[in-house]
Amino acid sequence: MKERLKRSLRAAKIAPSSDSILVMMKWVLAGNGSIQGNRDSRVTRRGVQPPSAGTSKDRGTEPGGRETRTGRRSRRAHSGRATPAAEAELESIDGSPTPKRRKVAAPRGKKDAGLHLRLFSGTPDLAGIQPCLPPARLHSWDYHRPLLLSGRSGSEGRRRLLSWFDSASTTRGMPWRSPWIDPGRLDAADLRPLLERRAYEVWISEIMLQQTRVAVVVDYWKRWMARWPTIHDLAGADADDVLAAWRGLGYYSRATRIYQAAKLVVQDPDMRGLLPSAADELAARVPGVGRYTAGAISSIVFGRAEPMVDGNVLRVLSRQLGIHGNIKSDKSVIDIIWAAADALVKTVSQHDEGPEADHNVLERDSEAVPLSDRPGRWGQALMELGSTVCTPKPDCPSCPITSTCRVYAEGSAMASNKTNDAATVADMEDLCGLCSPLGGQETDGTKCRHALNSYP
DNA sequence: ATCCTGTCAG
DNA sequence: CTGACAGGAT
Repeated sequence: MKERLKRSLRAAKIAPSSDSILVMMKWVLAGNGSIQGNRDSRVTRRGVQPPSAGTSKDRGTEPGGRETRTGRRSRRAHSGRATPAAEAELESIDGSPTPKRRKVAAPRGKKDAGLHLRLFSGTPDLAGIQPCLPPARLHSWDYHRPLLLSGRSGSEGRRRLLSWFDSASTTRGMPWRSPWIDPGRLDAADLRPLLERRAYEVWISEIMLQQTRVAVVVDYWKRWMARWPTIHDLAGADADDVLAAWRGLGYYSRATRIYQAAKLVVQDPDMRGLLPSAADELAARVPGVGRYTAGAISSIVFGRAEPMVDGNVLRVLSRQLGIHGNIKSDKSVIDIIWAAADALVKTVSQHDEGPEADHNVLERDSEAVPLSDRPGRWGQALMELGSTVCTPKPDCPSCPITSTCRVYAEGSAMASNKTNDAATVADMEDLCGLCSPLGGQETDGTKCRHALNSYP
């Protein structure tokens, strides 16, 4: 019945005016899936052969797919031969590393900047705002202030998510997850090669994980590292060998970029084999590394407070903030979630845990940058939560941070039938512009299971 | 804003 | 069979 209703609602695209029951049902059921699964689930079955001829012109176009970390689909395991297109690509690239296009940080509108400041700057905030419910769901922008960011419940939630990650999941045989290298405890001479290697390891793993399930990546990663233990080894490798090592993973342009980037990083007088530690620099200078991967490397390897937001984190945070917008296509929604993730990781980095914690400070531009393993653990905790608990069909009872989750609160309120609809928005200026008008159209959405259960 | 790639859910 | 999905590049 739920399914039927859902389907017909979708098919009909629901008219705004339809009766409130339908609208409500649609809202409740809106959380269809998007990203799914755990990175580990399913065993791969045989792999598919890499595609043959590239349809587009070589010129190394781009790769794409993924599924990954999060687990959605898996991918092929097998080994196949490389595609002609891939070979051509690799050859063409072999010689000259091309500088990466400079990424121009999208100048965000002042309006957005102001909004982000308002929502994420550390003012006290009254988190007592009532959950807003359909059909109207009227609420102000302030409704989206992350509860995780402030107050006692916020710090409690942050602590719980971190310890959930530390205890439960972690390290499930993922060899690239190794203890953080504390720069404060080593001589500079010892530190450099360690960081170089770790950055290289995490980088390779992240790229592989963008397209393949963990279980499959483990093998490839181990073989890769055995063959080229350092980025210098990779830079000196033969192009064909690199391709051969990637064979079976598909998306050969990624292998191409890695190879190209390795040469570039090794040759660059500034880097000399060590990837940049700043996320913006990583994204700007390393081919194949975008916003997400840059944040992952910067925080996991270098301990910086940089956000890493993948599809899972978009879902987790959109629920935490109660944003019922399209997390896949609405840029303002995506931007605000990145801004929230940024504020969160900075808070975690500076204020949470670790009584001492201030020594690891890197002087940089007369600015002290706190370094610790917390940013990396935090970011991975969010991703892990999104891939195992806060999935498209969430398992709210297992979630360590329901107490700061707006959507959970909304689901609970609806389940207990509080047909609340008392709009409490002071003035129109404050009306949230992120959420879809009738709670419709959003891809994220999503109520918690217990809410679903109470609405047959 | 759109394409790329390969897989699996529908 | 088709479409959705994923991070990056263009």
